[in-house]
Amino acid sequence: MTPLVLYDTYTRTLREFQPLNPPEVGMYTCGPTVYDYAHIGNLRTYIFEDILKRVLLYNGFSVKHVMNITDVGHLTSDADTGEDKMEAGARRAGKTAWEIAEYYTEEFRKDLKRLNILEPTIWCRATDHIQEQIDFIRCIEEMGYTYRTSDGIYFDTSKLPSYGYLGRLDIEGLQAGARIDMGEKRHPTDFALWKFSPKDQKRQMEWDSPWGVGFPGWHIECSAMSAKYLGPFFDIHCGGEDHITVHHTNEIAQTEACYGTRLANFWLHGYFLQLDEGVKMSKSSGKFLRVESLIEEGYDPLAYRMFCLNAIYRQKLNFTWDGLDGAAKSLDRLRNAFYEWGAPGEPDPAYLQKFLEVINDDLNMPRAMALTWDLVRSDLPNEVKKATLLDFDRVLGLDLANWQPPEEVIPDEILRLVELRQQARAEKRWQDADTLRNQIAAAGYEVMDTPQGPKVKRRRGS
RNA sequence: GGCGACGUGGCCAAGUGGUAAGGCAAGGGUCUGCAAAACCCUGAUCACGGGUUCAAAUCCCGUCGUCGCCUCCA
Repeated sequence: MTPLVLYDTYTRTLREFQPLNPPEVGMYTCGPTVYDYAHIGNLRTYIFEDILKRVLLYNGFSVKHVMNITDVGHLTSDADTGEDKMEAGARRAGKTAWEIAEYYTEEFRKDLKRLNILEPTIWCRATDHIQEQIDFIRCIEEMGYTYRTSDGIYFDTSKLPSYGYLGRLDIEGLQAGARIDMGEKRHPTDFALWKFSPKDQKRQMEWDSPWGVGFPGWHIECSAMSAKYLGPFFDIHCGGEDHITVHHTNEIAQTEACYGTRLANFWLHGYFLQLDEGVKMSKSSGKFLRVESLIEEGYDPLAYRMFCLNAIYRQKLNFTWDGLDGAAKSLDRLRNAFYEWGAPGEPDPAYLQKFLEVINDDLNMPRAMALTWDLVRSDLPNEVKKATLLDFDRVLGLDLANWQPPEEVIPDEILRLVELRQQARAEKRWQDADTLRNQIAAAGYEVMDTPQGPKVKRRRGS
């Protein structure tokens, strides 16, 4: 038995993972705010969560995976003021907020599919759970943690002694360094549970509530929906590292106020992807790389997944085109090798055991990849290698089993030149053969002589 | 201003007390009429300066640099 050890941000320690209700694992992953496309930095986190889920499955657990779609409630500026991102995105595109949400949700799902990320068991949209959120706020209110201002209902963080534990927040320090507009908030860390619609304008997304017409604050959906689908205390909650100090801290506060639990037994966070220029990749900056951008540059989206597998999730990762290129090439080699091995036999137990050890060591995928290359270069029979790597791929998620060498349509013109070259070679007219090779190359194709005869393929990058 | 992280060969990146995984690129080689593919081989003492230790990339202090969070953000 090899225990699964994961790094829990809440305790800041490596802990052995055991499901609360075996064999099922309840897992909640913070999903996208659908006012724009997802960028590859966002996607790194979803890849990390996918690896986590696959490792759980590999360990024999079943996973109930819930992902939210935030389609309301995120404000664009400081201190819970400003325009809602959804409404702003809608105005930009000349569509309704609802249409925007629908469109970007579909685009997001398309990206997940392209990266071979397993779909959640349950998708849940914030706007489909307004009543649950109202009920949750009422619960917090009844427990005495709220107060009202002219623009909304707020959570009084000073009433919760444990507030900020996840982020190890230095509350005093925050107050000293506070530079944000407090508005009517009583404490810098207080946050909105329900926001009233502006009196002078009609919002596209607004609902009635016991406190007045408005919309939910941007943390309450996760507490409300996770409780609905996974209960008030479940196994694992994940998200990006940026969520530690604010979003997840506030989620925990809400759930603690209402249920007295810290929401999840394990808190896992994926770290940021950074551009080599050191430029932060963020949606709000409006400029970023998406999966589509990679495809436009000629890369298979799974090359990006491969790139991410080369690093541990708990460390920043520097994105460079050279790095992606390397990943793409190594993926190509792996695919070809896997393909050439033919039919699978029985996997090698020693490699399987070693694999389990490295992935159960807090998802150490770089080591898993090193082991993979070790397997590829080993002198095990091909059918054993094939079966073993096939098993690894349950976690790696490179979809090796479904890959085939691309079938290329070679123009007759090129095929004729290849035929002429074969004749020249048969007659040992090497000069002519080389001339023909050059002609074919000039047309953008490459000839490879193999024991099975010449193979032609389009040259990469032309 | 407060809090925190990181700095490993050309690039990406593991390793966190016993003398540096892996991938890509590069160079050399085998094979090949040539070429490609494949395979084999080669390279870093771990930002810098001190300190602790029998022993440090790995612990401590300082310096420089990069980055993150504190404000929507994966």
